[in-house]
Amino acid sequence: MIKVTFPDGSAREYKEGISSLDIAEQISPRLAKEVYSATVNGEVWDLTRPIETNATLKLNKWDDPEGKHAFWHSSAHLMAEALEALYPGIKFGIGPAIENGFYYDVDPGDRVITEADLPAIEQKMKELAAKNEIYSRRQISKKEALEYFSKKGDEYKTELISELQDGTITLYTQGDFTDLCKGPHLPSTEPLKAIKLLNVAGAYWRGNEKRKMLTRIYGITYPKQKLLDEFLIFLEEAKKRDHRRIGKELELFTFSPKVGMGLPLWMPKGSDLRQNLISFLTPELRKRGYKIVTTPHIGNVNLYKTSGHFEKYGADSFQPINTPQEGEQFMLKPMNCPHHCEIFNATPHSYKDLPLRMAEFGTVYRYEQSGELHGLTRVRSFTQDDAHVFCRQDQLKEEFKSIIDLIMYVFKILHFESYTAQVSLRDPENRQKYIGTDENWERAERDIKEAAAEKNLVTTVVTGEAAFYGPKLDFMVKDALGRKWQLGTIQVDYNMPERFELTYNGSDNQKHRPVMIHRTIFGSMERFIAVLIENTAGKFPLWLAPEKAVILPISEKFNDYATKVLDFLNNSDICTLIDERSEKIGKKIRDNELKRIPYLLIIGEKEVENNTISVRKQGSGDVGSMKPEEFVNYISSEIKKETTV
RNA sequence: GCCGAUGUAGCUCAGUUGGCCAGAGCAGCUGAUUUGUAAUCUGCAGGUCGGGGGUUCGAAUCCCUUCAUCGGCUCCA
Repeated sequence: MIKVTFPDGSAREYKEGISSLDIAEQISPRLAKEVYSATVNGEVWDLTRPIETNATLKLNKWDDPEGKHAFWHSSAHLMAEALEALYPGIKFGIGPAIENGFYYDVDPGDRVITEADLPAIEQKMKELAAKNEIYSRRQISKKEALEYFSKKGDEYKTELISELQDGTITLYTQGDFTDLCKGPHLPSTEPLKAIKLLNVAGAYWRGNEKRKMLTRIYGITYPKQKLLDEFLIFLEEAKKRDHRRIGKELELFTFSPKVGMGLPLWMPKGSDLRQNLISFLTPELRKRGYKIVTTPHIGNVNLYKTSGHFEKYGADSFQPINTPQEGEQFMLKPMNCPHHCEIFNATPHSYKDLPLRMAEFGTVYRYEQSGELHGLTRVRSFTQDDAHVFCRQDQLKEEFKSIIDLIMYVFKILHFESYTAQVSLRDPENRQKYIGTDENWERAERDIKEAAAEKNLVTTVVTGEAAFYGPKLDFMVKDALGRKWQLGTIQVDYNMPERFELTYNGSDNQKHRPVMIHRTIFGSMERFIAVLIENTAGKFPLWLAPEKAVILPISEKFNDYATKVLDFLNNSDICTLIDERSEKIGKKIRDNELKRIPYLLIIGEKEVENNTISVRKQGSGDVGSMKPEEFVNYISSEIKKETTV
C-alpha cells in the first residue's frame, strides 16, 4: 500500500500502481470527468500514469493552469494528427500549449496552409476527437527515437532528439499519430469538444531567423462549447477596444504613408491627452527631486560612438545625416542618455550633490523593422518620459525603491492593476556577454531584488534578460487581447559612466565613478497611451479627457444662454464644447456619448429660467441640475479625487 | 526583414462564373422641424475600386509588380 496526501493535508492509502484517474474516480465519478492532469510530488503527470510510491497528489481541473495546459497540449497533438491525415508527409516542429490555447509549427513541404484551410482541419480534428482515442505514453531509447523519426523523415524531431539525454525520451501516441513529447496529456481525446483554429503565421524554426520558416497554426479548445463562444465574444469585444480603431474614432492620432510608416501624427485631442499626462507627471518629478532638461533631436555621430550605440545599432538604424562640412555626421537620437551624460559632465559634482536626477520628455527615433510596427505600441518616433539618475553605489537601492514608488503611484492613479514586474538578471553561464565587475553586478542584482521585496512587489525573475550594461526591472501591462507590453523600466548601468568618464569628488577628495539608472514610468507616451486606450476603451478618466463636457441646448432658442455657459466654463479651465445642431436631444446625447465626453450638459427652458445646467455623466445618466459655478467646483473635486491616491 | 492574409466614399460594408454609367447605411452638406436624457424627415454631394503595368472587345473582378495595413515570427537602444 502507498500513502497519498492531498493538498488539504488529508491522506489515504491505495494499492501501489494506482493512477490519479482511479483515485479521482473513487472520490467521485464526476470529479474524474473534470480532471485533466495530476501533480504528483510536485511534477505534473498524466492521469493514467501509475503511482508506485508514497506521494502528494493534486488533481488539476480546468481552472488550474496545469489542467488547461494538459488539455491544450493534447489539443495540439490532435491537430497534428488531423494535419498528418490531411497533408501526408507533413513535418512537425514543436507544438506547445500557450497562455490561451496552443499552436503547432509545421512544414507542409511545397504545400501552403492558409486561413481558408482551417475549417477543414478543424473538421478533421472533431472527427478524430469523437473517436475517443487514448493518449498513450511510452519511454524509448534515444537510438530508437532517432530511428523512428528518421524513418518518418521528420528532421525537426531528430534534431530535437539529438539534443536530449538518453533515458529521458518519451513518445505519446493517439490514433495513428505518434509524437516526441514529455507530456503530460489527457487520458483520451474525449473531453476535446469545442475546437477553433484561430490563425496561421510564419515562425522561424527554433526562433532563429537564419533557419527555415515553418507554418504556425494557432488554435484553442474548450471542454464546453459555451466557453468557446465566450472566448470568441471576448475576441470580438477586444477588437472594439483596439487603440488603433479608437484612436481613429476619437481623432486622437493618425498615420500617413506620405509622412512615413511608424511615424505617428498626434491630432489636437490626442495632443491634449498627451499633454495632460505630461502635466500630471511633471510636478511629481519635481516633488521627487528631478531636474527637467531639454536636449536636441540629433547628435553628432561621435556622441553615439562614445556611448557605444553607434557600433551596436548604427547600421540598422536611421542613417547618419551629412552636412556640407566634409566628414561631419549627425544622427537622429535613438536615446537620450548620451545627451544627459554630457549635461552631467558640464559641471563638477561633489558626492554631496548626488543623486542627481535628470528628466526629459525626449523624442527618439529608431528604425524598427517594417513588420514590427504596430499602431502606437511599436513606432519609429516616440517620446520617452526618460530620466537618468546619477548616484553613488550606496544610494542605488534607495533610488530604486523611490522609482518603484513613483511607478506604483502612477499605475494606481490609472488603475493599471494587472501589471507584471520582471527582474531581469544576467546569465551566470555567459558572463562575457556583460560588462562591469562581478562585484558591481552582484551588488546591483541584490539591490534590485531587495528593493522589489522591500516594496512588496511580486516579481518574476528571468536570468539572461539583463541589458549588457546592467540588470533591470521591467513593468508590463496587457492590451485588450492580453498581449503584454513593457511600459516602465528601471535599469542599472555601469557602462555609460565609464565611457563618458563621469566622475564626482568623494569625501576622500578622490574622483569616483557614479552609477547610472535609466528609468521610464510611462515607457513612452505612445505605448502608454495605446495601452491606456485599450484598458479604458477610450473612456478616459475626467482628468485626462481632452474635452471635459459638451453643452446640448434642447433647441436653438436656448443658444444664447448656452453660449454664455460655454464661455464661462472654458474661462474656468474646463474644456467644453457645444452641440448647436438642430437635432433632437436624444440624438445629441447619443452622438456625444459615443464620443466618450465625460459630461453632457443639457440646457432648456428650465435651466435658462433657474440659471442652471442639467448634468449627465457619461455612461451613468442624469446626475441632476446645478449652477454653472457649482459644476466647476464639482469637476475640480472629481479631478482631485481621481488624481489622489 | 520573413510567412500568410487584406486593401471598394471620411467610417462600416454589398458588388453572381469578367459585361449597362460601382451600390447601401452612418458621417458630411441642403432644406424643413425647435425638439427634455442613446438615432426626426427631405434633398444633395462624395469613389481613377491602394498605386503602376499587363491579359481581354471589355477588369473592382484574372495575372505581374509595388505600397500600406492586419495576424504572427525575428528584432526591440
